[in-house]
Amino acid sequence: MAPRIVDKEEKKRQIINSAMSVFAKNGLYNSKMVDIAEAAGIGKGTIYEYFKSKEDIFLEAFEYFMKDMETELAKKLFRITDPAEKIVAIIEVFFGTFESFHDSLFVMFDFWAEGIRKRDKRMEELLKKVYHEYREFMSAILEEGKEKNIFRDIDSNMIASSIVGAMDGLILQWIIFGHDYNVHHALEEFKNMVLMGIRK
Amino acid sequence: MAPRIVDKEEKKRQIINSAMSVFAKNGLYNSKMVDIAEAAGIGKGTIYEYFKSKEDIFLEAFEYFMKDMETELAKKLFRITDPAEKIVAIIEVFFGTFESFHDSLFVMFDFWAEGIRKRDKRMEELLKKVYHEYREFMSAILEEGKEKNIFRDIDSNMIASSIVGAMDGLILQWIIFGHDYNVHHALEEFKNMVLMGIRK
DNA sequence: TATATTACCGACCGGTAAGTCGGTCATTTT
DNA sequence: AAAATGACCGACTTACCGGTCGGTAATATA
Repeated sequence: MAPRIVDKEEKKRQIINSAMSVFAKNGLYNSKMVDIAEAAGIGKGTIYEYFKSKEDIFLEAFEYFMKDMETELAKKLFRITDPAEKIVAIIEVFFGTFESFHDSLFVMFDFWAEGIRKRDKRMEELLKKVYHEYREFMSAILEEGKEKNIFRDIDSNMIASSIVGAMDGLILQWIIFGHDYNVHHALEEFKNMVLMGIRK
Repeated sequence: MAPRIVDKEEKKRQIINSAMSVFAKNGLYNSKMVDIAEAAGIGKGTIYEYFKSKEDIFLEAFEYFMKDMETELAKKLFRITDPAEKIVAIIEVFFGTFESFHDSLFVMFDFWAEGIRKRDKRMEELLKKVYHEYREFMSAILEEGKEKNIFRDIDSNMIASSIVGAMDGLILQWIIFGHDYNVHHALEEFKNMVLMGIRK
């Protein structure tokens, strides 16, 4: 009444990991289910024991990746109290990590592209959620800075959107242009502009 | 020895126009050649008399659209001399026009997504070109401002990338979130942050 | 050892859509 | 009018790939 036991969660993670490396190598679009299966060392059919569809893998992989990013961010932020420093830290984490993780980041942009392209409701919701969280997070810090009289009377939501958007945009350019400029230099200039632009 | 004459260029433009409206309605991905043919009031086969492939239509449509945007920008910029005002004008044009042209802009993001997704060399080149032009344009204005002692000693290229990236990012969010915030308000806040951030 | 249960598999199916091609139609030239 | 030429077309071909399904293998229980 009980056959060989397999840790379903563990296996799922295994498949997602394999999928991620295939995505990073070939792009989402060019990644076939067979490729993923091959990379995971299993048969194509087996994947469907763990995931409902190809899209399901995308979505779970995306969430998985985002959770990693968030953990990373939390780890680096928890001891900082000054709002201005927090802003700097966020920018630094964002720019800093994506140098080492640029494969994953490319995959993230693929997700993004896929979401826009397909106009898929679930993907759209996920993208919204992610953006919304980042915006809220940034916005809260800006509000804090206003209360502490460090920042001038800005519209926190709009500025938060701008900063998040700018980071996104800069990274995208960096990727598109094949890493043609120095990231640390970019971050330095960007950081200064933002801080001077919002400080009292 | 010479049959009925057809203005090839004119017909191409006609097809591109029809294609654009189909793209705007269904997205690039969901637009089939038959749809485009139908919209143009011609047979599917005829399209292949004017374009080598579906991708060809994408590319030509994109270039066509970009040219329109550039014309619009040049028209609004040619009488301004103050660098700070120029920056403001660019931001305003960018934000201002996309409210009325948001259909086309969505198509532009589709192209973008398609380019990232397919990892197509030609599309990639085109995207690079567009970004490069915008960056150069913005950068030149910033340099001018530094020379005139209006802006502080910034790295014009980095700041230009940031501004372009931020505009892109803001518009993307606006699109993703279904126009949830007031564009003019966003532009106002963004403009102030940038100007305060780079002024002497 | 027999049987139940679940993991695993890959050949196959079916839908899809880009691009082709053989032929028709319209117009001009002789 | 006949011949020549190019414009136009849509049924068909073809390749592709996500997802299915019937069956096999492996392991646990009885």
